[in-house]
Amino acid sequence: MQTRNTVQQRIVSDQLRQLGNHPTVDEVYRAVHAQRPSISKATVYRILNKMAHTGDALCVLVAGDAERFDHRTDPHYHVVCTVCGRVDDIEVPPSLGDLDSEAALGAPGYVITGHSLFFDGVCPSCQKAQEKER
Amino acid sequence: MQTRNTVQQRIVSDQLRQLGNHPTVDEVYRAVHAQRPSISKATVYRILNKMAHTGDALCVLVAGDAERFDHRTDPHYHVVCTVCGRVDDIEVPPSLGDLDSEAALGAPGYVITGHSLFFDGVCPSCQKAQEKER
DNA sequence: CTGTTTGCAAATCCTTTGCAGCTGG
DNA sequence: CCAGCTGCAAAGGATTTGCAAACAG
Repeated sequence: MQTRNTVQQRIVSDQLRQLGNHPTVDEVYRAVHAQRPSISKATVYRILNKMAHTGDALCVLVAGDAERFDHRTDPHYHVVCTVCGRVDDIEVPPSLGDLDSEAALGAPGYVITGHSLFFDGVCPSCQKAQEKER
Repeated sequence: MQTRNTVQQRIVSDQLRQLGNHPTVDEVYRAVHAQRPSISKATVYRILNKMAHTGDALCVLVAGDAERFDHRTDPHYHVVCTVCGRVDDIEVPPSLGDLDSEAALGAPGYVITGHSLFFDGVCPSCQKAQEKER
């Protein structure tokens, strides 16, 4: 199946990059819709899924929350603020380079192809908010 | 709020343990329902969520799949078979002890409270199936 | 032209909720 | 007794899909 270069795909891809901070599908949809109201949400879903499939985007799953997408495709991890739900990037600490072969030792018979790692935490602004409460 | 010891809770908890391998809510429900048809799915959800909340079970999220629950509550990670979707345990390699403080270095301002780590891979039986295809 | 893609709306799927009746302690 | 639980059915939300029309190449 060969792929076509449609306006919709360009707009979704652009908005995903411009939004930057791991937007939900809905956030991407709203941005896309603002720029071109005729684009439907189903199309945004289709395009984002396709991008995730072809490796042009990453799909980020957060507990109790909708799917988010990430325009960065280079290796990095994520922190999820357990208070407000925002997601930020974490640079890969050099010592974590070889998780996969570590894992292979603990999972007999499996061929390990990759991994995903999320940290839970509290982001700076939520920390401030918590301090004020006391 | 104090908690009660109901038949439903015992059955759900037992079945979760007996099913063992990270069942989806629906799988737990079917097992529970087989043993006692009057128990509703809403109740299974409520009990599993409560157990996850109190730390008596873990909630495992897998991309493109429903919620799964884990009766093991001691530290360990998971491998997800990208072909059939099954989830297995991985013992924690000793070298991964201090991910959280590693992460803190890469996420300025955040307070890191924990993490979740999934490996992608192909399970033994799916490997065999793939070999046959060639 | 021809096979992809899109828009729309309906359909699915998973999960949560409101409420009245039940029940453990 | 009475607050916490349960069943039921309905609501809610996110994501997918069927289909005909639009469109890229």
